[in-house]
Amino acid sequence: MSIINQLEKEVKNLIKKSGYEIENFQLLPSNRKDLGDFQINDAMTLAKTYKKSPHLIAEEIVKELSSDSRFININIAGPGFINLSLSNEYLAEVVNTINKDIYENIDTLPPKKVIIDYGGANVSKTLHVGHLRSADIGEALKRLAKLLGYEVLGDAHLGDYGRPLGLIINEIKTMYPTLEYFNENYEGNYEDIDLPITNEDLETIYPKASEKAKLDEKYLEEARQITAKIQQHQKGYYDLWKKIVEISKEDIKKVYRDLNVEFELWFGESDAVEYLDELYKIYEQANVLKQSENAQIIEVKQPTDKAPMPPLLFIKSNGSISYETTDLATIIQRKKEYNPDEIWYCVDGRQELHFEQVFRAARLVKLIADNVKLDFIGFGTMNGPDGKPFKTRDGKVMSLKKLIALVQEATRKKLNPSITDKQEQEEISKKVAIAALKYADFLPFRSTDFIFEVEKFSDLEGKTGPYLLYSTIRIKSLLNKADIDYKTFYTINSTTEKEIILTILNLPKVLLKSLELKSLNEIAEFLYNLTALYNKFYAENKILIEKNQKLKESWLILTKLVFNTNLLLLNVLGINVPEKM
RNA sequence: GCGCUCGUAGCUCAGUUGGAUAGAGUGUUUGGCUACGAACCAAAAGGUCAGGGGUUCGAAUCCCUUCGAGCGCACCA
Repeated sequence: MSIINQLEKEVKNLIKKSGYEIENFQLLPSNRKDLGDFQINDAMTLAKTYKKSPHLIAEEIVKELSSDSRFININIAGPGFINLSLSNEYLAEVVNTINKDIYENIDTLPPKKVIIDYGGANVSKTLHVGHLRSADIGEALKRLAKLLGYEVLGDAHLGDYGRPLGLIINEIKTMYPTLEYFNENYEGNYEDIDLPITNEDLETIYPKASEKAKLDEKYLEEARQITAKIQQHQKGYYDLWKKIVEISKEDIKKVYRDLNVEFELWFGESDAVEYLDELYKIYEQANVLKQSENAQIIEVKQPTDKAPMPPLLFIKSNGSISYETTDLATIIQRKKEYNPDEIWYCVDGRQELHFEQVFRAARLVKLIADNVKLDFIGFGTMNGPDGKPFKTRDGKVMSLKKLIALVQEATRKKLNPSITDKQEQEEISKKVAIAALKYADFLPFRSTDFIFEVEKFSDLEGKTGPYLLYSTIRIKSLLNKADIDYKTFYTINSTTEKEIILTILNLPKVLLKSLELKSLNEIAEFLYNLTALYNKFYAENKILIEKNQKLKESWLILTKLVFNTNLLLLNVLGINVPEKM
């Protein structure tokens, strides 16, 4: 159990001893640092239940707290705020404890198996800026959950099965009508066909096909037919589809690798196909499928609904299925193959209604046990300066590769001149650029829509990823130059040091809250606060030339503690720290 | 139309299971590198928390209402 957690328990007991019971007691960092390190606000609430003056209650609590020598400067302010500080001797002890093992400063949770679905890349389309958030947030949530004791599997859940594929293949058919894939009499092996399509081509083919379909109803209808053919495994079309998926997947993997995003599972929507028959039988036997406008639907309305709840479209009028149905089949797949305790869907908030329908339809027939939690983790949209989803100047959606390259232009210029090797420059500037992007992505609360401008990232100072990297690298460099052994933290010498320790002490609560809310903004904030405090300390003191050996040793211990904490948290956020920059 | 989310400093955002004096970055102004990496540090200015009403000892936070914005509302995924 972490130190702060232990302290809370003990304070709670002392309060109980004074005659008062508090549920969910929290030792909150004070927002009046002049009055104490921590504040206890409960006397005012207790006053109501116990019908006593809050000040009197506070006095009784303070009396009990005074019996513990770790608590100093205990005082009552205003209507009944209790403030208290921790003694320097105790805080020094805290530093030594955490320094021995940084995991002492983390509270873990009872184990659970979670599948987190945070990919959503579409194989026919290049990854664009909209994919950044699910990749960043999903990966970080996964790492956070693992750190706190869960077993977590990330699934890329590729969009490899819908109309876009039909569109792309229709366009390829228009470009190369004589390809053997389209020859119904072809008897040979499709593996032998030399497909003249590269990944770069795919990036232009889809937008072209999509445009054409908007203007040309016949073209769109052909694409619909082709989509249905793929779903019915018609030879030729099905084989070409597989080939396209393969080409596209390679590229997607490369971008995810750059982003430090690693999926345990690389399933796509199409992998749920083998469960479709079973799915259909379940719903048919439950007698919940209804015919409507030539399609088969499932009603998911509930009497308590305030808003209209459209039915779930199970099978479309042309016989093909939509992603509601593959999402349902995927639930069966996940249950059978992994049997998770929870499934998290980390996707754009605009899909909330869709997932509400899917979850309801799943519950309707108990597709998965009731105690398995299905959790929609929606996030806000990254908008451009116009308040609409972020695009390039010509109105197109900006690709993720392009975005990374743009930021990298800025980070490359600022590299330390001592880095002369071209390849090293390339690697480091990319890492820094990605840190800038990811960190900026984590700062707002998960569900907030936020405005993103590339120009902002040509400035890499202040509360940014590069600031964290730069500072952490500088700390490492200092530690490397330390010429003495440092084992013990002796004493606190300044308020800055004390603030650093108090900040670190609060880490376990930040981690737990972040997982509870499934948002990384507090961890991002914590990293900045800790780093900024350390940088202040760094500017105030000249550590390496300090003559007082005990002081120097204490400072180095504190430095190492900050360094290790930063590394741990940057790793949770999926941000790599280069050796230099 | 119905529903969801939201409106906080010039800009971008924190803070919303009710707590003390509403924070950060950026931008503006100013100071600091011949000792550990200045992508750094220090300081100043900047607010009717969209408007109005209510609940409460206490409201940016909860309730009502007006105005404004974004998103969603079965055959795209």
